[in-house]
Amino acid sequence: MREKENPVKKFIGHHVAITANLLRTVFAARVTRYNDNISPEQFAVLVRLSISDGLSQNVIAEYVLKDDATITRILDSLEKKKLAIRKKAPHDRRSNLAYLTSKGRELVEKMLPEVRGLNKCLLEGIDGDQVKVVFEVLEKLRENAANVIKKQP
Amino acid sequence: MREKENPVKKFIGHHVAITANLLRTVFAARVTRYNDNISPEQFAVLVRLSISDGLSQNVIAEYVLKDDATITRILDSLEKKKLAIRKKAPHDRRSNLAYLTSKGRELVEKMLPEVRGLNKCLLEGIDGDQVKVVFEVLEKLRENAANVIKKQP
DNA sequence: TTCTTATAATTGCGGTATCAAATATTTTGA
DNA sequence: TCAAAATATTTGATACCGCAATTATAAGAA
Repeated sequence: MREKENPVKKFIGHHVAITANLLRTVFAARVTRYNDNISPEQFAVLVRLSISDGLSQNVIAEYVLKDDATITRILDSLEKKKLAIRKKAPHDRRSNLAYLTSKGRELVEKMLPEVRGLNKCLLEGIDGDQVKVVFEVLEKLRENAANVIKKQP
Repeated sequence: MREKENPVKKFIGHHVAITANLLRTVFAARVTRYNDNISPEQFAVLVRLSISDGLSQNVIAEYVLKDDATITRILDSLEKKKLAIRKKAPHDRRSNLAYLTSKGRELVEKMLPEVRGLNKCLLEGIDGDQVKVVFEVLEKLRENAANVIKKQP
């Protein structure tokens, strides 16, 4: 007897979501636990700061596509771990500029090869062209999502 | 001057994660707020139960690829909203069997077309073959992720 | 049969997510 | 100039995630 089909399994959002959760778990198992409990989100911020320092929080938020409030909390964590610091912006006292500490910079350098290695493991057996398609489709999905939100607020 | 490249942008996990967040937000904006505050995760459980009832929580967990603890909480929410109920399994009193209420069943029927519509909007302008590739790659990613976790616990 | 091990569910913890409200500080414009 | 609108950040609320520890029950082994 054929199993009754599950409509949820046809929804792209469902697949993206469960995959995201699983990848987060893998990151935790392979990277987080060996690196000062750095979550993938914290890592993304650290890497961004390692490219260039002294960014205000809303710039970071826009860059990593997260809410301002989320950046506040991620920066709280990073500051508590002495990996980053906030300084009041001199010309605009509403704004904080975030900097990497040397400890933070070292950690990024240590983690980058590990994360690259993990990424490689995850892509094993997947064709490069297909990966490219995935990147494109995900971007298009985000574009469509933004439009849907804009149109019906 | 060319911008310094950001290694994080090359990691598939990052793209999947930010896309998942955005899709979740769209679901909230278009579906959740009009339907008893049903999250996509709650919806997945409701739909699964609408296919067949009387499942124990660990079976549901395995099916929707989530932790048992997460299912406990999702079922708490659904019970509070009178959309599902738990009954003690007669032959094994450790186990709960979850059932849909008629209210839950009606809600699923109402929501399904809406979610299908949203899914269609999100896929607008994306080639069907490409979508197929994405489904395959995401599945392969989950497979690889499971292997990574298994090998290095 | 009883001691040990395995299983199902729950709870607590720390982390992330969004939204909305509050605060502080510019910036604009009448 | 000075009130009003805009901007940057923070905080509180609520929901989600997985892991680890706990509780209750069942199953297996000596």
